[in-house]
Amino acid sequence: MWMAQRKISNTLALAVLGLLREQPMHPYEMAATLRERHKDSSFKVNSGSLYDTVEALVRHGWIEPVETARDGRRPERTVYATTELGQGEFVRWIDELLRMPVAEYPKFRAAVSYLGALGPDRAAEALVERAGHLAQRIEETNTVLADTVGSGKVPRLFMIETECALHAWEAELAWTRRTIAEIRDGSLFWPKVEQTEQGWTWSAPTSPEGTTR
Amino acid sequence: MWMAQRKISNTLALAVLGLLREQPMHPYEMAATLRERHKDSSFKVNSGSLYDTVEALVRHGWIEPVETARDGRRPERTVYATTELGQGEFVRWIDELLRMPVAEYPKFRAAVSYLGALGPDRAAEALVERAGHLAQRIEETNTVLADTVGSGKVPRLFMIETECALHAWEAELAWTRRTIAEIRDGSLFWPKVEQTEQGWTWSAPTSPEGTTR
DNA sequence: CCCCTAATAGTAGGAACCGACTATACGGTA
DNA sequence: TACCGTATAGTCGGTTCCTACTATTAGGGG
Repeated sequence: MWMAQRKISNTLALAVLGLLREQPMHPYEMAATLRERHKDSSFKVNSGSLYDTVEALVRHGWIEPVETARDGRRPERTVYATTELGQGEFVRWIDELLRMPVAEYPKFRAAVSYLGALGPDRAAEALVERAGHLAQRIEETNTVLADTVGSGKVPRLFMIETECALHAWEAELAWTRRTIAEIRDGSLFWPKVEQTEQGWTWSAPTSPEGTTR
Repeated sequence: MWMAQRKISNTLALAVLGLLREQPMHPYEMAATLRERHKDSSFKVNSGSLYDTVEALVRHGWIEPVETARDGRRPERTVYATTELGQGEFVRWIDELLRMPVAEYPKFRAAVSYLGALGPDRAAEALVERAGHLAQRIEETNTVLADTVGSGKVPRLFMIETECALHAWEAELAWTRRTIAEIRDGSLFWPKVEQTEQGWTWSAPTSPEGTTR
């Protein structure tokens, strides 16, 4: 009926193209390399998806098989390399992803949409737990950065997405903590919702700026 | 081969459960209501997915059809309502999503991973464009907040996820601007990668703290 | 030297997801 | 009044994605 509305959308393909810029590889090796370099926190590396993605890239002519070897009686490995076309698209794709922010739908924001459903106490409690996990993740990531970039093993530019993630998590942590505080001191007013014949109404805050002050 | 490893995962189901807490509805009305309330920036409202999701919720017994009406010769509408079970799961699900941060893979971070591939000038240029779009989106969102919560039409708690998103975008904008500055003043060193017989090497920065100072 | 686990490499089947499409009704307008 | 665009309500079919599974080999402890 029609075709290929907009290239390949899974960013795992971006990772594949990036790796094949360095040297030809077989898919399993790609997955292993991505994990080694901690790129698996930026790309969802899933063996099933990986093989599908590689096939899609071949269909589009962005990469091509260069060799199928077999080591003993292990499964046959197909080694792929990029094409000129693939390298061009790689750069164009990165450029486009950087330039245009696209709508994303993080699970956390979905849950925050219905924060009200938990009631103030349970909501605050849940956010406290999240804050703890976030703080821990931030600390772990700082450790990773320290013994890769920090110790000069890897140039900073090669781990720049980790700094980006760190910044995002720190912001989320800050928002979470601020919101906990606002729930606790009552400055985030928690309306009581009631159904009347006219529809839904909610109680208004008793004073203009929050209840307590 | 087996079943239901982990309840329903699409957060659109959360939105459905949230809406049905207020009153029974048919799917089309859910979509319309979500858009009216600006919840479509937290949930990906797609008619295809919506009907699939509703069916899945029925299969799990979280919601149930209560009526199938027909208005003239328009398509038949099936109206759904939540069940006790559904309401319980709704709250438990929100609680879980809030407590445990899960790995997400935003497209931007994937692209940032390969920022190096663009070269410093093009990378900076792309980030500048993104910063512009982000600033605009932030402004628009502020406008939306102003004439919903700001004018007292809607309690702040009901739009809290918008504040959350705003905070995240502001952080991303800040990181983007800082990174642009670092690229421009040379403090984000851009190594030149070369392939030798030993593998890959990259030029080290000429002075301990960045090249220029 | 044998067993067990981890690593190696990939396959297969189904669920989830999404975009395009269908079909009717309604309101304005030329 | 004939036409056109938009709102209503939902269906359909294919791609994408992912979970579980298969099969082999290397390595290490007992």
